Amino acid sequence: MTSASMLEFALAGLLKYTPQSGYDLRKTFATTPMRHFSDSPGSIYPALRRLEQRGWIACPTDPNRPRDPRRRQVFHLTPEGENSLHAWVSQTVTRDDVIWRMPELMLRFAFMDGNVPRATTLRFLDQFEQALAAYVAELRIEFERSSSKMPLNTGLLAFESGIEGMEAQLGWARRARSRLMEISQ
Amino acid sequence: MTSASMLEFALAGLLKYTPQSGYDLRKTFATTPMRHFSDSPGSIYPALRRLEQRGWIACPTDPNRPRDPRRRQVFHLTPEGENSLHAWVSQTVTRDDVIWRMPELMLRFAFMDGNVPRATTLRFLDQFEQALAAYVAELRIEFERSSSKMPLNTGLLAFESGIEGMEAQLGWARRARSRLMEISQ
DNA sequence: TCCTCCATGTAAAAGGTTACATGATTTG
DNA sequence: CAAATCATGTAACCTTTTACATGGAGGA
Repeated sequence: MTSASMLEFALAGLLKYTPQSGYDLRKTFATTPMRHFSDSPGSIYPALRRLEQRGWIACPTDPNRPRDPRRRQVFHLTPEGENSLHAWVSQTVTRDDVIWRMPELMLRFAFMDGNVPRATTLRFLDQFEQALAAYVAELRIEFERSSSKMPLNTGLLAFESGIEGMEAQLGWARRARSRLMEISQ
Repeated sequence: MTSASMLEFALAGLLKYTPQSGYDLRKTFATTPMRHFSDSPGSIYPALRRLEQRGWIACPTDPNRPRDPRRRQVFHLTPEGENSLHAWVSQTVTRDDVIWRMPELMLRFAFMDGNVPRATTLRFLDQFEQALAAYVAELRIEFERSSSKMPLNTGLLAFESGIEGMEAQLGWARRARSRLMEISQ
């Protein structure tokens, strides 16, 4: 159950660390490793308004003056937004997640520090490894069966690329876990 | 310039190899390595109708009887659809492609056999390697700069996972190229 | 003053998701 | 004949993309 879009969670997660304006967030998307998010105003400003209506973020306003849409509006995450973010990153990692929502999983992992205790992060990596290893094993079998039935072609190679990508993720998860365990207190 | 959605190209590409019905295509999405496409009727049947209206696919119909929507409709790719598919897979691989459209690149590659000569496939891999290697090099620099500025955290680790995924893709591309060169007479 | 950047907004169009609906065909 | 499966369809809703619009602030 996804209660909000990836973009909305990305915005909430960034606001958790630093209260900032929509324009600042757009610059983050345009110039950092988060650049695979679109920085178009047509996606970000409506998303911020949805988050505000849902009570996840807020913008301190002088109650005497109505808000000027031509002025910079700095948003911060509300306690309610923090709860939602917490619940989202803490979800169990499922097989469906690793098949259909890998980018979302990585976003959840990226936002764990500062939101959940180290134990939750390690549990995430455990579940991630398990689900991914099981799925990769299935894919390997499927791949062997396919490649024994037909000569090498680009379809098979593309399939293999997907498998190798997942195997790389799996190796990363194992290394990440041992590194985090080293530095946890 | 994407003239059609990934789903539409996926359908066209499958119909190029085997004329089949919407239901067959749904089963393919549900049970093969292409399972990251949704097999929901609400996406596939409207997509097939769009392709038909565009003249990319057609369904042989008895002109005397109107089409019964309760009967199996077998579609095939038209010459026009073949041209579009050909043009799509043959596009130059850009930096933006490797940043924002990696899954689409892999789909294009998967559909090359039977649609374009081997030389086009090898050119694709060359461009892919070049664009990806350049981008990964940038990311590595960004990563080193970031990790020297802050202690290890899940955000950094997620960043590293993305880089390692791309490095895996890069290794795959090099191996794929040499394997294809071996077997192209 | 003019230009550039800051900063937010809106509207139309398109696509996908979810849920529901319908009838035909096959199998036990 | 009943149940499962085959096969297609539709409608509401939501998000994103694209393109355009608006006005303020600061520097040359």
